[in-house]
Amino acid sequence: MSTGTLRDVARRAGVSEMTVSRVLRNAGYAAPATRERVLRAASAIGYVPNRIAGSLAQKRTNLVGVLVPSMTNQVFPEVLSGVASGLEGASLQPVFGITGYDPRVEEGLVRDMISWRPSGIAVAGLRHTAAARAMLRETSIPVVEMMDTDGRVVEFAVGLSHRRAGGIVAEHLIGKGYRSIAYVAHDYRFDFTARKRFKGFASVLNTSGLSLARTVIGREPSSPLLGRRLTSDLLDGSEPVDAIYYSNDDMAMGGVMHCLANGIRVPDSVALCGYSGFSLTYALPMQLTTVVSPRFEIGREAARYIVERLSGPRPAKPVRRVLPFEFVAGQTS
Amino acid sequence: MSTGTLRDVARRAGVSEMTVSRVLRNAGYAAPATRERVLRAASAIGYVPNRIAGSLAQKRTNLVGVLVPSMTNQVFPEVLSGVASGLEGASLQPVFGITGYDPRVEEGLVRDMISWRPSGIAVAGLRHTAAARAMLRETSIPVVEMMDTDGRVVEFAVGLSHRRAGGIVAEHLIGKGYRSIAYVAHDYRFDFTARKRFKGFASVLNTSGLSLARTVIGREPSSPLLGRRLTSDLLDGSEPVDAIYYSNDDMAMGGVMHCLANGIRVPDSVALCGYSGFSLTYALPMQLTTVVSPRFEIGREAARYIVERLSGPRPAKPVRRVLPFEFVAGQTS
DNA sequence: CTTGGGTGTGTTAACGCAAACACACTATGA
DNA sequence: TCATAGTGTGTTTGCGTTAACACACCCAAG
Repeated sequence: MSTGTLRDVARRAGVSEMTVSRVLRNAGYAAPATRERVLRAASAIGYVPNRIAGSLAQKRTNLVGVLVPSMTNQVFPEVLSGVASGLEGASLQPVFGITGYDPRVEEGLVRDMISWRPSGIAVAGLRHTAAARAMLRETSIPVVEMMDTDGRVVEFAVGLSHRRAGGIVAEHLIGKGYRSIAYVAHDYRFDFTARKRFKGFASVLNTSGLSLARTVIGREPSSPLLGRRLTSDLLDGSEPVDAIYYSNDDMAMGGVMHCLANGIRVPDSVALCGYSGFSLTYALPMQLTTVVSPRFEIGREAARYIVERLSGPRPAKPVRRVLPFEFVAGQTS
Repeated sequence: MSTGTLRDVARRAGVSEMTVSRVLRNAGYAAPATRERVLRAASAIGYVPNRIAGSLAQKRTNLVGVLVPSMTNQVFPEVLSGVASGLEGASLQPVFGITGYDPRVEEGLVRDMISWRPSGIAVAGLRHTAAARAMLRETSIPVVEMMDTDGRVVEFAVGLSHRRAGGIVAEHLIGKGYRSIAYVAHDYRFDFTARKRFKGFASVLNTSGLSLARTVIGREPSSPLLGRRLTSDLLDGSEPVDAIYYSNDDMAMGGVMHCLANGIRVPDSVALCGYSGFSLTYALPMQLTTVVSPRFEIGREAARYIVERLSGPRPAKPVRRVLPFEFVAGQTS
């Protein structure tokens, strides 16, 4: 049964549709007796309001569109948790889309989202197709770009400086005296934040007159298994290496596992550094040196911005909210 | 600017709204010249159709509601990936909600979802409030319950038998000769699937005349760190234990880390078994004995069922689709 | 009494779109 | 030449709800 309408409830309660609407929304006046009859009638037929009609009439929805590249990369579910948390109490409902790191898919999803006239849009990353960017720019609803702050912003960006997050690890390794440093990455062709961390890392190295001893880049998405394999390849090579920077913690974890499995002393024999601060890194036999990204906070701040911005105009200039990250000097370096 | 309407495009192209509607939807006839003018006008003003109005007129939406308890538990993002994948090509858009393992929150979200008149609803778990169950039963749209198949089903359940998944591990451990077996769990008050695995596990033990040597249950959500702490507590105790069954892989991973860190020989000193088959378990120094749950497939099959069911009526009797799981006898037992 | 503001309820119109129907025009074959 | 089937376009109506307005009633203050 395709749930009844206001009209059905109205007839049953012997009042007009408007009265039912008012009672159910707690808007305007209603005599106690009437209210009672309406509520009884509504629950009798299991009435559930039709928000489509409601939204059309009100010219607004309680939806917030959220686009992320992937769900299997642990980072984004945590961002989504943050979004959900930030939206709580604002009676806004997140609608998620997965772009698969493909800007054209993203463009389609942006259009889809906008076609629902949501109360806000949050999208991961600063890279978009020209068309997607245009839609985001032209719409009047709040638009947030999450994760990254190094680049061109449409309206509001919340995230961290990946360039800086990469740089700080390089500084740490150099300071500790490591000189033969390698970089191990997953296929980051579309993972622009990983790329920026690498750039920041390499740039600090260069500034110090160093260059990467080796770079190993896989052809798969990041995973501990890939990290382990590539680490094995790297350390088996002739080139001696005393420290490895990984594209993220999934990869670094694989490195840790390789070393544990093969009795390679960390950090004496080789130092390992990652990025993210996944919960597992705290349970390792030796805590991983990593940069803890504020993923939950990014989502929450994105949501909060949207909620606040609903009662005001778009800022004249794009705004960047750079959240701090935490560098954890662990026992692997 | 709140995007224009069909009327704006129609005026600009000098045709009626219906003609614009037809051209943009590729429905019905349109002269090439007219089509051209309409498309030009539409893109000139950056027209994006209003799906709220469209859905109201068509009495259907392209939304599919998906409710999961959590996003930080790695399992559910993978299920969502599966849903997204299964929905691909059907031009259906998932809308996600997070219940936080709270049946009352779930009830609210079910109502919210239904108020959008989605094309389908997929919800994790078989436990619902009476009201939520009633709504799911009364609606005419396809309803899928994911993850679990041991219990009362509304329309269609896809998942695995957690009872069986627990049982098989017990059989394995008994077969290997372990006799002093402990159970280590997170706070599973609302994690019914973990509970069912435990029941299946314990029941097989009982059948074999064994009982659990010890049971340690934490008061937090599952995490490797909790697993490590509880393992440490357990093994420090006086009671000798030669095998541990964990409530899931997050917890088991913590156990592995504790043993690695403290030079405890696995499985000679103690065997460890988990549940899930997270990617990291394949990168460990010794592969974890675990049950690999078909999480992606569960999501995908849920989506596929919804897509198929759209062109037919609800089955007369509830249907259970029990997916196979894979028991991986690793190197930790 | 009157007047006026609070209270309770109904009527009308609009939200933006698409289904259904209507109609005009064109080419085709009998 | 005329019916006929296709092609192209417009008009009307309705989807289920809410905003805006209208109105009737009641009680209290003047």
